[in-house]
Amino acid sequence: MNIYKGILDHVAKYVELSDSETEEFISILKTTRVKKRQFIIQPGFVSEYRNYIVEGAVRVFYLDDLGKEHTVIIAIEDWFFTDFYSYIHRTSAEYYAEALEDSLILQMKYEDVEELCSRIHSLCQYFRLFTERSMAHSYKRTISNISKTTEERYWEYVNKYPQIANRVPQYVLASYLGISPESISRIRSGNKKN
Amino acid sequence: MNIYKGILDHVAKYVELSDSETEEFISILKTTRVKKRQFIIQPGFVSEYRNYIVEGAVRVFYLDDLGKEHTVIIAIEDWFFTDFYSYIHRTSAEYYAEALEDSLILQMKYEDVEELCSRIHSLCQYFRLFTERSMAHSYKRTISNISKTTEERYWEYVNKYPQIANRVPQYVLASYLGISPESISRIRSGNKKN
DNA sequence: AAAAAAGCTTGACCTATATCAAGAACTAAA
DNA sequence: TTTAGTTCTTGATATAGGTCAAGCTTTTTT
Repeated sequence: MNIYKGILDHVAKYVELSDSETEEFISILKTTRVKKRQFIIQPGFVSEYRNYIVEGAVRVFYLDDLGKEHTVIIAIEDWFFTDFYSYIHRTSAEYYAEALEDSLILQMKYEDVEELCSRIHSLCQYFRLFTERSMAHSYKRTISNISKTTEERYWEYVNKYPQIANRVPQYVLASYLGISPESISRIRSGNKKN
Repeated sequence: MNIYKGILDHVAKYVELSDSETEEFISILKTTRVKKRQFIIQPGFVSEYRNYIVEGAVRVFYLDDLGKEHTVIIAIEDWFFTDFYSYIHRTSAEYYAEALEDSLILQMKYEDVEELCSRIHSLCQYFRLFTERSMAHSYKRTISNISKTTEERYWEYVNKYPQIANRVPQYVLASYLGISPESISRIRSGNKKN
C-alpha cells in the first residue's frame, strides 16, 4: 500500500491537485522511521518540519522549570505535529516531540512548504483551510481547559478519542489534560460515568 | 485618516497586493460601529464575519452551564476576532462577542473571503501566514494555562499587555486568565494569603 | 526466565484558589 | 448632586485536586 495515500487523501479533503502538483508535493516529503521513545523535536534545535504520521503515535510536550511535563499534542495516524512556533519563526524549539510507539512519519521542510505555497495556489489553499480548522479546534480546547473540572475533561477526552485514550500511557493523558496521574487513577476507579 | 490603513498595513506585513487586489480586498470590508456592551456575536446565530478592530475593544466569551463567563479573546485596535468554529463551519455560534468600548470594526463575510482567496493567490497567502502565526501563539497560551500558577499567569499577562490590562475591567481579565476576580484583587494588593 | 524498568493504584495529608458575603469605591445616568 | 448601577476589595470558609510515599502490576530487556 502506498505510504502517501493518507496524506494525499488529507489534502483532497480540502483541494484538488493536478497530477504534476501531486508529484511536486510528494517530492518534498521525507520518509522517516522513529523508534519508541525517540525524540523528533528537542529544545535547542529548530523544528525544521511539519510532520505527518503515517503509522504510530507521537506526543509533543513542554518541560517546565520544575521538571514537570505538559503534553500539548497527542498525535496518531493521519495527524500532523510540530513545534509550530519554532517551525514558523525559525527559532529554537521549546518542546520535545517523542515517539510513543515505533512510527513512520512524513516530514516537510519549512522552506519547501513555503516555496510550494508561493508557487502553487491550491497548496496554499490547502494549508490555509487546514490551519484554520486546527485553529477553530484549538479554541475548543482552550474553553475546555478553563471551564471544566478535571473529571469532566477526562471523560470528555475519553468519549471523544476512546482509541487514543486506550493507546497512550495514562501519565501522558494526564499531562495533556493537566491532571495528576493519581487523580486520573481515582476518576477511573471511582466514578463509572460514560 | 484612512480607516483602512491599519488593516492594509497588517496585510502588508505578510504579502504585497497590487492596486487592483487592494481595491478588491477593500470592497469586501463592511464598516460597522458598535456601542459599549453591544453584542457582535451571539449563540444561536452564525458568526458571519471575521472582524478587525479599527478603534475600540471587544471580548469574546463563553457562558457555561453554571452561568460563568470564560473570556477567550480580548481584542483591541489592530486585532481580529470571531467565533472561529462558527465562522468556518457555518454553525451556530457558541460564544458571545461584546464591545467593551464604543468601537469601529471592519467585517469580512466568510463567502467573500473564500471567494477572494480562491481567486487571489497573495490574499490566500496572507490568511495562511497570519493564521499560522495565530496558531503558534495559541500554543503558547495553552502552555501557560496548564503549566503556570494563577499569579504567574496574571503577571505574565500584565507584563505582556500592560495597555490592555489597564484598559479592560478586572473581571474580564480574570475570566480570560481563568482566575476569580477576588484572587486578582489579592494578587494586585500584594497579599500572599488566601 | 529473571531482573529491571516503567506504569498504575491507593491512602494520608495539605495547599492553592474558589466561593460566599458584605461593604466600599467608582461611573454613568437623571 | 443625587441616585442607581457597576466594579473592586477584604475577611471567613470550603474543597478540589495536587503531592508524597509505598507497594503492586505490567512491560521490556538481558
